Parts: sequence; structure tokens; C-alpha cells
Amino acid sequence: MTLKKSEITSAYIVKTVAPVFNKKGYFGTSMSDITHATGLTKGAIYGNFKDKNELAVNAFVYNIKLISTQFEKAISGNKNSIEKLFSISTFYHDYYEFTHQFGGCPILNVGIDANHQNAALTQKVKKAITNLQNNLVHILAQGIEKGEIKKGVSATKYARKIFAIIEGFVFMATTQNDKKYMDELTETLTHLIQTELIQN
Amino acid sequence: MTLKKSEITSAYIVKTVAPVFNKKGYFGTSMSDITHATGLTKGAIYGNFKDKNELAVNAFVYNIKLISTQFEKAISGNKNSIEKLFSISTFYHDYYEFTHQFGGCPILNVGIDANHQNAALTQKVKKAITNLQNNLVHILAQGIEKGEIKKGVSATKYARKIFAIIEGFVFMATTQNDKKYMDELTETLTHLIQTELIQN
DNA sequence: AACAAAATATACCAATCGGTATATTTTGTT
DNA sequence: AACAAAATATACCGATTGGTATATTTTGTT
Repeated sequence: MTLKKSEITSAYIVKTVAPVFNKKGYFGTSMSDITHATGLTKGAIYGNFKDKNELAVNAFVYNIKLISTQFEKAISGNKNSIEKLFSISTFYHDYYEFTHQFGGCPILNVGIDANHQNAALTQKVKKAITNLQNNLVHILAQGIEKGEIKKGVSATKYARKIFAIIEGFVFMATTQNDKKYMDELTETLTHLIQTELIQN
Repeated sequence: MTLKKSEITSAYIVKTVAPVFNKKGYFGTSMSDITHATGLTKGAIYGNFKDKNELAVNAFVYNIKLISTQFEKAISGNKNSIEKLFSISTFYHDYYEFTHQFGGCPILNVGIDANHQNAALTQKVKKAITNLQNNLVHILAQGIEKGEIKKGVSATKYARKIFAIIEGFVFMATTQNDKKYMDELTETLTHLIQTELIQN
């Protein structure tokens, strides 16, 4: 056997509680929520995780990996920088429904929830955002290098701008319970790419 | 006497717990947090408020009123629509520091915190956003009417777009702990007004 | 099949949770 | 000053919190 039982159980627990933490937040999620969701007892939970905090961190990491995988799939393949940017635009158009399954955008949820409350989680969100943003930076930098994107454009600045816009629209769609915001996000990104980035 | 004691106490309690709820969230804030912050006992708290939920709602309303007042002050005076839009841009440039005193943007905080957890609060956020957005709609509509803003522009659509962008940058500044995002918000709004709204 | 180790379940802990009943104090009115 | 009403403090409630010690079961190895 290559996988220990505890590793299977740990993975199962994380996968099961990830949407619970994401939906209810750290303080909103109780250990009894966790035992009920998993069908396991405290013995099993605390046998595999040090405490609630470690569980919450693992749950967040799991959610982020889920998103990152899809994100990277979207920008993979033989595409130039502009095509990749449009792929990202498409990815985030469907992002609202994609994340809805597990309780909404983990970056928004944990970013707000953990702020000034949970240092470990705060650090993880910060890093997750940086990682996603860096993907954008690379795409933009390559596009500039290859002459697909205007020379004057700052890759880091536009990565920050694009990411901020994305999170803003996702937030609005979530709180207003209005999927139309995602169409408007696509429109906004398309317009931005065409008028501010593309080298004609 | 025109003001009853209980009214003074109620106002004091709300004002005092508003930043606590805003920072710690609904589940993160305990009744003992509230008694400690106010220096009052549970008797005084529950004598003036039905339960924790009523207190949280009042706290949020208090914070929103604080913001709305400043917002409306920003767009007041003898200004045309474009000037008002730039005033809003300036207002939100300082918004991060302004809200930092009481624990960050209440719209982001409660919007995320209350989602699928607290129906009363969720409704309040939704309405607060709609109200702020409607200010934008009016400004834009008037601008279009007076020929200051391009004819083809949809007032509601751009109000939604501008608000989403604002919240996105505020979120990024908060979670990344990076005030530079607020400069970039101003830049983004300025560019948007000049290239997409102004009628030359 | 026997046995040790790993994993899970049970039973419990003190502390805290939101909330209430009642006692005490403060207040406005006569 | 006396008194009723309003407001606040005290003391308590059952339920739940995160967490642990220990008993039991499941697992892999011989």
C-alpha cells in the first residue's frame, strides 16, 4: 500500500470541510459542524489535525488549489498573450458559478473573514493572491516582449488592476446575488484588453 | 429633557460596538466583547436591544450612515456631473484610511460575513449597496441629460461598473495591506471617466 | 491466528456562548 | 423627601464551544 489510511482520511476530511469553512467562515464553523459533515468523530479529526486552525488552513489551501488548477488550465495551450487574457476573462465569467458549489470565492471569503483575526489564514490568502497575480504578470510581460501588448504597459500594474476588477465584480455578483455582474466583468475586461493593452 | 437616558445609552452602545462587529464579524464578536467594549453589563445591553442580531444590524446601519454622510458631502455643492465623479474618485481614494479606523469597509466585511449566514444583515448590505449605487446612477443620468456625458452611456450599467471597481480595489488594498491600490483606483477611475464617459 | 501499531470512537473537561430572571440603582415627578 | 418607573447590575441558566484522555476498533505484519 502506498497511501496510509490516515492520509486518505485526512484528505477526505479536508475535502469535506473545505466548503463548510468557505461558506460559514472560521468562527461560524464549529467542530460539531465538522464531525457532522464528515460523519467522523472528534477522535478521528484531532487524530489527523492539530486543531481547528490547522484544519481551516488546509481547507483554504484545498480550495485555492482547486481554483488554481482550473485557472492554469485556462491559460495553458498554444496561445499568445492576448488569447490567454481572453481565456482568463472567460474563466472568471464562469467563476461565480464554479465557486458557488463550494460557497463562493475563497479569496474574498477568507480575505475578509481572516483579516485581523487569523494570522495564518491571512498570510495564506495574501500569498494565493500574489500567486494568481503573478500568472497575469508573466502573461503581460511576455505579451509586451513579443510586441502583442503595447510597450508602455506596466505588467505588474495591470496585473493588479485586472485582479482588483475581477474581485470587485465577483463580490458584487455575490452580495447582490446577481449573475449579470459576471457578464459585465467580461465586457469590462474585453474593453480593457482592446483599448489599453493590445498593440495594433 | 428631550432625550431619554435609554436613547443615549443605546446610541452609545451602537457607536461603541460598531467597529467591533465590523472588525470581528458577527460570530467573531461575543457578548462579552460587547460588555467589555462598552463597560456596561448584559443587563444594560439586553435592556436596550432584543438580541445580538439586533445589535449587529444597528452597528452596521451606524457604519453605513457614517460612510453615506461623507459620500454625500463629497458629491454636494455646485458641481457638474464630471466634477462629482471626480469627487467620488477622491472620496474613495481616502476611503481605505477612513474606514480603517473602524475596521475596514463595512460593505465588504458584512457583505462577505453575512452571506448565507444572517438574512437580516445580508438584506441591509444589499440595500446599502443599492443606495450608494443609485447616487451614481443619478449623477450619470444627469450628466447624460446635460450633455456632459456621452449619449450612449447606460447610467445603471456604469454605476454598477464603477462601484464594482471601487470595491475590488478596496478589497485588494485591505487584504494585501497595500495602500498603493488606492492610488491605482484613482488612476483607473480617472481614465474611465475621461475615455468612456466625458463628452468632448 | 496472533499481536503490535495505527486509527477511530467514547466520554469527558473547563470555559464560554447567548440569553434571562431578579435584585439594585438611578431617574423624573409630585 | 417620597415614590413609581425606568435603567442597569448581578447572578444565574442550559447549551455549546474547542480540546483531551482513554477505551475500542481496525489495520498491517509475522
